[in-house]
This record gives sequence, structure tokens and C-alpha cells, in this order.
Amino acid sequence: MSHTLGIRQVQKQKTRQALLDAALGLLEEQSLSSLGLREVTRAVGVAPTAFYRHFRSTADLGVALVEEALGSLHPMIRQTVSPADSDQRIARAVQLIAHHVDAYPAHVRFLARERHGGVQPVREAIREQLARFAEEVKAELAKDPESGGWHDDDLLMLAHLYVDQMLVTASLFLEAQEASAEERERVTQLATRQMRLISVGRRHWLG
Amino acid sequence: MSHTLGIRQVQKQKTRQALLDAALGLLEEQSLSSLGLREVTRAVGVAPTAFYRHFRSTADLGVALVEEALGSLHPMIRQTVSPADSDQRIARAVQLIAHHVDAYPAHVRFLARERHGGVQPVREAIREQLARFAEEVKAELAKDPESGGWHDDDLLMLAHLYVDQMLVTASLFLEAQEASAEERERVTQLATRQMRLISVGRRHWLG
DNA sequence: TCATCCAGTTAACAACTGTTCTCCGTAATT
DNA sequence: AATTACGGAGAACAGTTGTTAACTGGATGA
Repeated sequence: MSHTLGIRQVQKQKTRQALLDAALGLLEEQSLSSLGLREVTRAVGVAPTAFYRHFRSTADLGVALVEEALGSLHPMIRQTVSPADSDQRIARAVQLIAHHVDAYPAHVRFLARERHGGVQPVREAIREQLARFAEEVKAELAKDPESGGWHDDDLLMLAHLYVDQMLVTASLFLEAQEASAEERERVTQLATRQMRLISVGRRHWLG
Repeated sequence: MSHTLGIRQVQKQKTRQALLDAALGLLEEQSLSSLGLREVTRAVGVAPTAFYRHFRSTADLGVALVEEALGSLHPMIRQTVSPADSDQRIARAVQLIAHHVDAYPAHVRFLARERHGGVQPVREAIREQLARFAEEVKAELAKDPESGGWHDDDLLMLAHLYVDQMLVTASLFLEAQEASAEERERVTQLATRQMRLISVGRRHWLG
């Protein structure tokens, strides 16, 4: 069943990953729509034409990056929403987001930047994946006894609100990454209270 | 006091505005970081070198576009937040946002795209202006009797939440601009209920 | 062992980019 | 009426871009 990859396919995947990594690095100070194919291959140390062995275009590479970036986000979101919303749990969730931004800053930057960016297929890929995430969050919320009597539509509405709020918070942490410890603490306080307000709204939604 | 502009300065401002308009149009399907100086001048029908009479670079042009785009957003946000949050008021606010997106789609797209985009000075300009907006919203919220007993920090927190939620909603309407009437109605319902949940949270924030 | 495959290379193409310098015509100033 | 100020045009610069074509050499499968 487990067919060991030949040394050839291993090498191919290795350079493919190198292209993805290099692109992610270059995207720190520009958008995908201005990312050049040659720019990426030059950073990897490979001929420009080699690019075509892996991707049709930079937009195609962008779609691949969406998978990678949201793959790393996946477990984080799960952990964040799963427990009920006590104040302690919220504080922990915010810390989880902060930690994720520290661990994968380039992924977070890429998603925040290209979610509304200039490359349509990439926008669509992000939108699609985030919708799947919202569905997942909704399923998690449905387990909670607090969700008794909630309509499906309202659960999905809340799930989207959570997902958007997480991205906003992650983006805030990203901007404050090189800032002072006090500034980062300010962001933490802000995000925590916003999450708390949403929780209060959730608690009093019915009746 | 009112010094009438000479026919020369009038012409200059006219071509300057033409450059801004052309750029805004070209930015429908790309990001600012990939917008070329020649591309813009070609669209206006002017020599490439004329660009330098008005802007130092495309990033400089971007900052000018921030002023313009947020200028049009300014009265909209005011109207949206001013009244207390009855359900009817919320529905009206969402309609206001939808109307603004229809009236200035390019402005909304530009802000959503470049808020996290690849050009640092533009990001900073947007962040700065949005912070000023949040301050203004906070002042508006403070007038409301419902804000009695609220800390300044919490008021600002809520103001930011509102501003972000408005941008998210505007961006949703923008994506659904060419979609069916049912899809647009779905977006309206979603945005309305999210605003409502935030209002519920606001109402029960204290105690 | 031998023929095939295929990731990566080299070379060349026309088209495009931002920027500088020099010049022009005319509105503005004196 | 004479002079200056200045928005814009024109040409040229070196450097970049995406894409095609033909080629190489080592892993792969018969």
C-alpha cells in the first residue's frame, strides 16, 4: 500500500517546497500579483524554466500556498473554539492565536494579504477554505449545551463572526510583532475584550 | 481670502485626478504593489514622465487614494453608528453600507485590498485613518445613554469592533456585487444578525 | 543492460519597466 | 511687453519580465 517515493519524486517535491518557501519569504514585502516567476526561481537558485515543472503560473503557486497556510491554521482554530466561553478560556484562546502568529507569521500575513488581494483564484481558494472552517466551527459550537434552541443559520452566523474575529486578531498581532511588550499587551487586552463581548452577545442571544 | 485657482493649477489638478481615477480602475484586478507608473499614464493618455509632476511613486499615489477612499467613507460611518441599536436601526445601517458599496465599489475594494497589502506606507495611512474613525465612533457611542458606566477603553474597544465589522460587511457586499439577488439578501441577513449579536453583547456588557 | 522518461538547464525572444535629461509651449508674474 | 515658472512631451538608458525551444544527464522500468 505505502509506495515509497522514488529518489526522483523526492527531489521534485523538495524543490517544489523550496519554491513555496522562497515565495512566502518574498511575499513579506509585496503582494502576490507583483510576485515574479523569475524572482522566485532566483531566490531558490534554480533556472526560471524549472518553475513550469511545478506550477502553471504564480497564481497557481498562490493557490498551493493557500492550502499550506490554512493547513497550519486548522488545528489552531479547532483548539480555540472548542471549549465554552469562560473568561479564562477566552484568555487562553487569545494566547493561542498570539502563539500561532509567532510560529507562522508568513502564513498569517499571506492569508490576511491575499484574502482580498488582486489574484482572483487565490481569493476564491481562501474564501472556500474559510467557509469550510466556519462549518467546522459551527459543528463545534453545536456540541455546546449553550447552543440549545439555536437555529442553524444563527450558529453559522456566529461561526463566521468567530472566524473573522480570529483573523482580525491574528493580523493585529502580526502588525505588533516587532513592537514593544506593552503594545503587544494592549493588543491582547483589546482582542480579549472583543471576544468577551461577542460571548456576552452569544449568551443573551435568545430571549 | 478665497484665491481663485489659475487656469494652470486647474489643469494640473484635473490630470492629477485623472491619474487617481485611472489607477483606481486598474486596481480592480491587481494590487498596488504591482501597479506600474507607465500603466497609469498610458490609461490617462499622458506621457510617463508627467507622472512625476504629481507623485513621487505609485506608493505615493496610493497614499493619496487612501485620503480619497476614506473621505467617501467618512459620512457613511457617521450615519451608521449615530443612532441607538434598535433592530430597525441596524437594518437601516446595513442598507447604508450596501448602498455605499454600490456607489463607491472601487474605493471599498481599494481599502479592503490595501489595508493588509504589500505597500507599507499605504498600510500605515489606512491604519491611521481607521484609528481616527474609531475615535470618532467612540465619541458618538459615548453620547448614547446606554454607554453610562462604560470605561473609555471599553468604548474604544467596541468602536473598533464596529469599524472592523463594517469593513467586513462592505467587503462581503462587494464580493456579492455581481451575484444573484438571493445571494445579496443572504449577505444582508448575515450582516444584520452579526450586528445584532454585537448589540446584544453591548447591552449586557455591564454586570 | 538498454531504452525511456523527465526535472532541470541554457539561450534567445519581444515586451515591458522606472528613471534621467533635454526640450517645448504657454500661463503667470513683473 | 519681457521674463520667468512649470506641466507636459520625447527619446534614450539599462534592467527586468514571461515564455518558447532544444538540450542534458541521471533515475526508472522492461
